[in-house]
Amino acid sequence: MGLDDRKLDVLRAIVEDYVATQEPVGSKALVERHQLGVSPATVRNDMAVLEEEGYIRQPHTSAGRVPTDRGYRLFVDRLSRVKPLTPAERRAIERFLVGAVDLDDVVHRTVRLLAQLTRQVAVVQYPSLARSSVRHLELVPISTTRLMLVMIADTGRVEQRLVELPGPVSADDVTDLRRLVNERLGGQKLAETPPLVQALIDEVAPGLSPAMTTLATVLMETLVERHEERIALAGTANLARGGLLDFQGSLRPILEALEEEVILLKLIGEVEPNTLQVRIGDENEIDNLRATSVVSTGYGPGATIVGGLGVLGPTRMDYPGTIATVRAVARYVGDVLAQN
Amino acid sequence: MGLDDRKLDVLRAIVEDYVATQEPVGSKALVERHQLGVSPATVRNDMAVLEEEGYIRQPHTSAGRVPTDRGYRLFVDRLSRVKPLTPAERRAIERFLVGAVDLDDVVHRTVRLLAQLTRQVAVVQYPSLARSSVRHLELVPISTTRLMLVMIADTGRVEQRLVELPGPVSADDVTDLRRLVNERLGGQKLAETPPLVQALIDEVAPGLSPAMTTLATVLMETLVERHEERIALAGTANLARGGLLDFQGSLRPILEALEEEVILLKLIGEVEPNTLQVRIGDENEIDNLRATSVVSTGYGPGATIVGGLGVLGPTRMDYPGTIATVRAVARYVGDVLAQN
DNA sequence: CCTGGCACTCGACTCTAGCGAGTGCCAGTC
DNA sequence: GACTGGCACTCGCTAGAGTCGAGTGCCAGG
Repeated sequence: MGLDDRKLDVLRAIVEDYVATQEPVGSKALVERHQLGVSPATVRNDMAVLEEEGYIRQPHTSAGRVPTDRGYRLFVDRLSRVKPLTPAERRAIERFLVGAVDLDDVVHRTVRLLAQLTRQVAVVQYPSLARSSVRHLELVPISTTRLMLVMIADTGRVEQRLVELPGPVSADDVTDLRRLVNERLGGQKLAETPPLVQALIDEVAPGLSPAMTTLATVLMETLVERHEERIALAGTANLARGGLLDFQGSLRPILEALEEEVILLKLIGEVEPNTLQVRIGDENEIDNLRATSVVSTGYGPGATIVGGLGVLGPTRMDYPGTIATVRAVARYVGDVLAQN
Repeated sequence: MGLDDRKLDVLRAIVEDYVATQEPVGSKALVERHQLGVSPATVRNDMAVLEEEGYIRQPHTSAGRVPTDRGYRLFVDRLSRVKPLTPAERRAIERFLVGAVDLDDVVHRTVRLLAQLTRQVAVVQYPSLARSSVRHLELVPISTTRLMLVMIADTGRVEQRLVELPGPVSADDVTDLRRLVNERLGGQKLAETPPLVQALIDEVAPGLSPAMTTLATVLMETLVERHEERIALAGTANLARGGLLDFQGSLRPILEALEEEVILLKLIGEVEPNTLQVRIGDENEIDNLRATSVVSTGYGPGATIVGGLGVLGPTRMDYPGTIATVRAVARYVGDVLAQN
């Protein structure tokens, strides 16, 4: 596929113009707005080639060209020029966390900031429990047969669960349980706790064995299986921008997908270190999101990753700008987390 | 305004038909589908009166009639016949909480259930802290100068906050603080804690005074001022049902409003005992929601109310059905909470 | 007070024609 | 060989005219 430099320039110009105007772009308009140094006729020939190769297409026979998913892909991989953040954006990112008091607060502010800056739907995963360690486990007696189990992770996440004990326990019993549980699990990676939790049952004083057994079950559920991940979402109203042009008219499938935690996790949860992922249109595995693009990356203190964040928007989005913003926000959140 | 029984029947028929078909209803179709016992001409005369009184209107000169907000209001107040839940609905409501493990779980399941049954946007407020009492306050040392404050309310709500102390404290100090705080605040209504928190500062051992002062500040913020309320939302995808007919085309203002917690609270948070509120179209104070109706009510164990829940949809919604569902779900959630 | 009849309104739909942006192709030029 | 200007062609979009029909308001008669 012989795509010389000029053809790539043409593709880049098409993508940029289409993203900006939201209208199919023709050869004439193209030479007018960009310094391509050739005539419309030449551009037309290039366009014909680009179309043959599947990078652009014509909505109707007599209309301008529109990038295909494949075209966007090439653009993102090879053509987009890095777009530096505006000072205003930089300032916003630096200020958004002033006064954040806890993890919840940080996550909420982050997701709102992302939505606002990119003008798209923003998604932020809470620090994954799978990647956290236990900082402390607290057992609070609610009644003689009920405990509140509170788990505090090193990432700042806090999970609670009610534990319904099989029989009454005394305050001293609770102290014993608390001490044992913390001794064995404190500081451990959550992913590695299952065998330790099992072992706990054998180590406890015989009288407490039934209580510890249920406690162990709940621990397993809380730490490993259930709600393992949490997610914050913002900016859904941005989907309704752009008239009804994007998303061929109906937001419904997209809104539906966004209500499923599992789907959101798939979108932004599968992150690799130091990577920023862009999934364009059809590259998305979720059928309801074939008309959207997702830009996501991991974040965490220093070089480690504790969770993912990203944005979702129409395939015709400002990739360079969005990528820059997502990257900057992720880095900044990481810094903030590192300070804890 | 002489609205005799037949005119009211006509209004009721118009509302029912319009809600069902989503199309302006004419005199002929009306007499065909309902046993009104009179001719179309008569119905037309009645319609003219209803229109004069502002209960219905014509989208265009030569079209059928559509209820106005005022018409819906009259319908809801005086005309709607109670619609019993279907067995399937009843079953769904009874089963939705099987296996719910904690408050978070209950709230999430509730909001999803509501959205599914009513096919509308559902909103559930977590039990209001303002209406809760302190069950227990836990202080967990994170480092020598940092504590995690965990507040467990009698309604099951759990709030955490990080406390940055002005200087280091020992484990014993923390124990002292914990005991004192629980002694003074345990069992108290949150709304009544402010003076008690102030008093704490004077009661503590002089050496702990600075620590207690910051702790008190955080307590005040956590218990009374900040995040006082939390809210769960589901079913936004339902807004995109009904083509683009409802909401004159753009979901944007509505989605925007739904992202503001403050607004959601206004919608469902202002509840009075034993009342179910229906706010129709223009009756909503929020400008972005003038095209929607909100059905909301309070819920809580027994006769008390700890929070609100409700649904939001197009003004042309099935009021009797929605009202029945909202009421039933609220009652059921109350029962579940009462079991704790 | 209700009814059947009738003239009238006006949005929705169809059809046609003209416009124009945009294309593909080709012959000519550098 | 690559680029360009010219030209015929396509086809979606818009505007205008015409038709249809659901629905109305009004009126005279029962």
